[in-house]
Amino acid sequence: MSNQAVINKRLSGLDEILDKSAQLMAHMGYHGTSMRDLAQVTGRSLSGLYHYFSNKEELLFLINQRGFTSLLKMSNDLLKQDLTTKERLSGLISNHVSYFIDHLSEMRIMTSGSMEMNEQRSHILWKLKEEYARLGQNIVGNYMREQAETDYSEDAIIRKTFLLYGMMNWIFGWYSEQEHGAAKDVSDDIFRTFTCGCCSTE
Amino acid sequence: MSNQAVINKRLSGLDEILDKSAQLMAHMGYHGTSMRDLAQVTGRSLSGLYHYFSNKEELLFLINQRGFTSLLKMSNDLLKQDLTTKERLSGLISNHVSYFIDHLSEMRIMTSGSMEMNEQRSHILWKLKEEYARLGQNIVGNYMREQAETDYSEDAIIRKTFLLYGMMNWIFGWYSEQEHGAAKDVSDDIFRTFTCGCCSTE
DNA sequence: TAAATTAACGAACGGTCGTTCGGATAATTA
DNA sequence: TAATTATCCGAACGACCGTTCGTTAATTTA
Repeated sequence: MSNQAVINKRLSGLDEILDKSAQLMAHMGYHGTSMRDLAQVTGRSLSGLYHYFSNKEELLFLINQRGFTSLLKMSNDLLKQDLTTKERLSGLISNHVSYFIDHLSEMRIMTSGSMEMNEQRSHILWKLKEEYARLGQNIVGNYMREQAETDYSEDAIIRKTFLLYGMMNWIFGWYSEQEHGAAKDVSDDIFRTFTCGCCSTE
Repeated sequence: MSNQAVINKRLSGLDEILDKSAQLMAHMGYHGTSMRDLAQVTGRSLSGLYHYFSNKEELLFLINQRGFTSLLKMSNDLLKQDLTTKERLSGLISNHVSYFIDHLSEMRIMTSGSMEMNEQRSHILWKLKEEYARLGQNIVGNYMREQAETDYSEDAIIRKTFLLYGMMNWIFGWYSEQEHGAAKDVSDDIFRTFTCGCCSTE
């Protein structure tokens, strides 16, 4: 097996652990999920898990890091395309909502803070989150300044961006595919509501 | 001391415990907060806590029940007043946001689900939540149907209401009074954004 | 004041927690 | 094939968990 394949195999094993752990932790909470629980759902022994990470806290970190890195990559790819401001905003929302709905468990963990982590790890996550937040704020700010003749303060734009992310991040509190439609329906609804208000049909 | 005073004293003791427990649990999570931690922050002994509730799960239940009951009472009071549909929506948002900002820790717990509770208790909370949700859906539905000539499906209104509550319930993820203004500024922003879109100055 | 109730406590219980260790097995490399 | 490395495991460690018990102090009631 080639070197890359080894790495892939390893990452594949880790990825599977991260997925299943996130699913359990999303239901039971970080402290409410024991290493023995995780060993069971991943089909491994308790001590065998420590081959993939050095302790439980690092597992939580890896789940967060992987998620935010994916979100960031998607959004950076979006910025590379030649799009209008409106299309950028629409794309940002669509990306975020799709990823959210496809990774409900991970996102539940990612949106519940990182109080349990040491300073270095939470700093790394904080930087990722901030980069992602700033990216969103820029897109929202460009859209708002382009649409309206009035100028907006930086604070106003930041707060408005938080409102947008609130609509998206609250999804885990209610969404089910059969009841509330496909991801595209939800992201369209959010885009219309955010740009034109709740009664818009545009 | 009168009977009522006794009850007040007792409730006062319990209320203080619920407040301080909610504050700690909001930071550390339910499982991440030990009864010994709670004993310390409430200035009581470990075993002394069990005078006020029979176990840790009931404490979590009481925090949730008290919160949702307060929210429901506020909103029911609102419906008793003679207001326009628009004023009702504005009042609903204002009430929710004010309570949220004044009780950030409790709301963080209340919005993080009730997976840890037994069937009977979580059913009681589920009923409270549903009553509060339906109340919001009615107000939002009335507003939307009144504003637009087109008709909206029940599902569309429900989803739109979730978007509104998303903007409000995400507050704990970012709000600080010094950075983001008073509660009234936030609720005004949410009302305008929800009714007329992000660029509205209404 | 006597009785009754409320509020509070220290000590201890069995159980579960995260983590470690030494060694086994499987896969890859030289 | 031999050496090396990646996976994986059972057993055990001390620490901490939620809860219970018997008892005492404080407060209210009769």
